[in-house]
Amino acid sequence: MSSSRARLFCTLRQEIVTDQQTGQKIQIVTSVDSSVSPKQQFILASPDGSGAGKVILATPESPNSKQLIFTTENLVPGRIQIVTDAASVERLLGKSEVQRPQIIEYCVVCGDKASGRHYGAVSCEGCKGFFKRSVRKSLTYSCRSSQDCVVNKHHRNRCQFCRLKKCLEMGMKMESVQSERKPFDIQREKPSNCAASTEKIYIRKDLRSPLIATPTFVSDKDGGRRKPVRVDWELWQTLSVRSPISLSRKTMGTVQMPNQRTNSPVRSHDLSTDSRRAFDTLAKALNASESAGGQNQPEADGMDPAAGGNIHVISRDQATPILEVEGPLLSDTHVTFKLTMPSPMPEYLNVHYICESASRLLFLSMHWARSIPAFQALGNSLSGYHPGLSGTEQIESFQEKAQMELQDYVQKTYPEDTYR
Amino acid sequence: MSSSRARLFCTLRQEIVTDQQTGQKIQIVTSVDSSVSPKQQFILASPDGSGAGKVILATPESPNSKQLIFTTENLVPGRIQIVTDAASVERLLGKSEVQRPQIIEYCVVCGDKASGRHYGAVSCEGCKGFFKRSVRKSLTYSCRSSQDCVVNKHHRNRCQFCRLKKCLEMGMKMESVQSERKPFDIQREKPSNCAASTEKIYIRKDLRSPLIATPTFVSDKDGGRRKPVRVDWELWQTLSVRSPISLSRKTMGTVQMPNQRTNSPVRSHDLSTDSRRAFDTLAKALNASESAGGQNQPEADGMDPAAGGNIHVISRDQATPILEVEGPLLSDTHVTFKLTMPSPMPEYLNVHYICESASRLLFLSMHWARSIPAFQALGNSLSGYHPGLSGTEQIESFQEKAQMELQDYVQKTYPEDTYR
DNA sequence: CTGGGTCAAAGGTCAT
DNA sequence: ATGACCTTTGACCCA
Ligand SMILES: [Zn+2]
Ligand SMILES: [Zn+2]
Ligand SMILES: [Zn+2]
Ligand SMILES: [Zn+2]
Repeated sequence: MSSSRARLFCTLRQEIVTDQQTGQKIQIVTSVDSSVSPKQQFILASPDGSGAGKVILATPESPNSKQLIFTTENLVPGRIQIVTDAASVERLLGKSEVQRPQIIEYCVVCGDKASGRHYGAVSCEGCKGFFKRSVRKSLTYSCRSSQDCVVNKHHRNRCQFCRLKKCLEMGMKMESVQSERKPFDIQREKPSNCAASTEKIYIRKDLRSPLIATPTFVSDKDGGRRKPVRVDWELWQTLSVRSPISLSRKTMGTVQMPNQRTNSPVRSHDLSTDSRRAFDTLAKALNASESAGGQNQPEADGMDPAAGGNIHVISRDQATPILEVEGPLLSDTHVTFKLTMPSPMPEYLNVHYICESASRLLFLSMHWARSIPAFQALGNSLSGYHPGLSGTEQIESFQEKAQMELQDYVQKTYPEDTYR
Repeated sequence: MSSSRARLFCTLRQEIVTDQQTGQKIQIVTSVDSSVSPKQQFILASPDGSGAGKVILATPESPNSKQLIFTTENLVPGRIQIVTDAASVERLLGKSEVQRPQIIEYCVVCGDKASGRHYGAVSCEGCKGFFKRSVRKSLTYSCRSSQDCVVNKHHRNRCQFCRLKKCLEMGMKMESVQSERKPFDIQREKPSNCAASTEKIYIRKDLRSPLIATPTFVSDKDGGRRKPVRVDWELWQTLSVRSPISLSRKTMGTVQMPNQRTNSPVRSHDLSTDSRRAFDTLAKALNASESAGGQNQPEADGMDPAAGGNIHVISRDQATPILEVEGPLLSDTHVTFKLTMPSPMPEYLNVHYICESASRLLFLSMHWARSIPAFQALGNSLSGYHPGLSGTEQIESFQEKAQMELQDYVQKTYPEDTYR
């Protein structure tokens, strides 16, 4: 024990440890009497007065946890050792008459404190619940990275795919997850095979999914009230369209919001993030080609370029209709093209996959459109931002047609819409 | 007991205490009969009528708590004694077996209807979101007044500093704010001191922030794997550029999508909402200036003061390179201009600030460019989309040069990018 | 002891 | 940037 250089408000014991990385010495101050207040404040300062800062030791509700609030500036992570495990705390507190009163197990998935063995693996409450929800609802996740994300206590919510993957790897059994125990609900059956607005649509496919062993169609939350709709996968996979949808927003709208609930004032409320982002991108690309057309278009109609980034069109409710899309625009051309569907294939048809597919379809459409003479005439200006140099007439003609159809479509689809 | 100066609606007892700090006398009004309504209202006023305000005594669900809602403005914390202990409450209540039709709780920060307990304090959605954003991004605010601004439902957005201060005062805990759950996990490390796409850059600046206690560099997500990059603030602040980058849409596009993943069919997958909206806004602003058709006004141009505050131009992926931009284009002209950096200065250099700064830089650049004869000659058709009407030769020449340089720059900066 | 369920409070989105 | 509105998480409880 060294001489106390810190001014403290409470009786305390001190201990000095050395940080292994920096070699810096750290005083560990332990308040002996903690029954006075749930919050104890210490003022720690160097002899010269620099680095003074207030440290608050708080005792939250839970008996086994402590909080340290540092008001010191310039705290760099790694400079401070924070002791959180029960044994060390107990030892520091001086109440350790028993060295190992309890055996602490840790979650094999994330390393958090385990609450026992769940579904075949020693795990925490979080991973237990996560695994249960995932299996119950047959949720399919995707990893934005290389499927090797770190799964620990603090990062376990960053990548659901990798968390579920690790759950399975560490021995959690899907069979151990029982089915819901609330069967006696109202059995309001949907009349047709049409998905309700909030239903999720799944398809078995991706063999690499962590949930490959999942039954094809698992009833969702409401105890079977919602029934996933089967989708003909082959139709999806060998998708081949003639006269694909037009590239105007018009068609996109068609693909996207068929089951629009007319009573909903918020149009894109059901949109998933992916679809939004995908169509943002698409909209931007379309804007580029449109805006290339230029000034001679009286009222660039509803295609406000500035709004392009925020346009959402697709509805989560829709899966198959996209296959039936046939745009009247450019229908006089007979070009056929093959669409490569995104990979990896999800086990269940999810919104992500739909949006990705739709995105590709539209981009392919754009590519296809470029083979049209009128588009070719646009030249470099197609991708935007450059004043057209030639072929003005063709461009204008084409765009005029596209815009008219677009307006027509929009008004037909959203008659109640007063925006624009 | 003094004579009652307050007009009250209920029979009551009164008591006078003196605030120890201000010396001001406080009347404690106790409602004798509280069985009428769970909400009791009092009108308290000075003899001269000043300082009148309504006080509502509410009884929430929890048996041991009471709420006092003050509709008076300019209430300073510390002026009011709040009685919360069970004994007092019970005495105040008498025996209220009265039903509570509604459980209404109010935000301890602003008094708006609370949506529950958030980060340790009963608060509304607004204060919840505000606190989360502030802590997550380590945002720093400053108060234009004496750091005692009124924070209520209607004025809470007037002073972010005082709002955050009150959030902390009322018990919101920064530790309760978790880290982001879905960051883009692109781990492509930039070789130089250039920030990676998902990194955040902070600078310490405003010492008056309520968040001053925050460690300088909070290890954001990966536990320190990503290291924030220090930026020379002086460089930023006294930023002075010669021959800034060109402003054509092409350039904008380049700035936008540098880190394009070529394998993704969805083009703007990496674009943040900010950048997308930013460019939309910028595009709109540019369009506006064009359509305004100020032919002989090279000065009025795109420097719309109102638009200046909202325009963000740089992509989140792009941080420092813009500072290094030195286009040889127009290098034959020797115009120097000073850039006024946005205010208030954030404690940590964040994306918003960078965007704002970049926006100003670009707008200033445009302003500067307009002083060039070649630009003036362009007139309305300057920023594009329209087939040239006049001065075609100059335009083409200029644009050709600009494009070549732009491509060169882009390829130099993002050699791995195959897009375009 | 480990299944199941619950719901406060985290998270997130996105029109404004 | 804000905040209304929605989903997911996990601590806690029951059987
Ligand atoms: Zn775990
Ligand atoms: Zn992952
Ligand atoms: Zn509030
Ligand atoms: Zn203020």
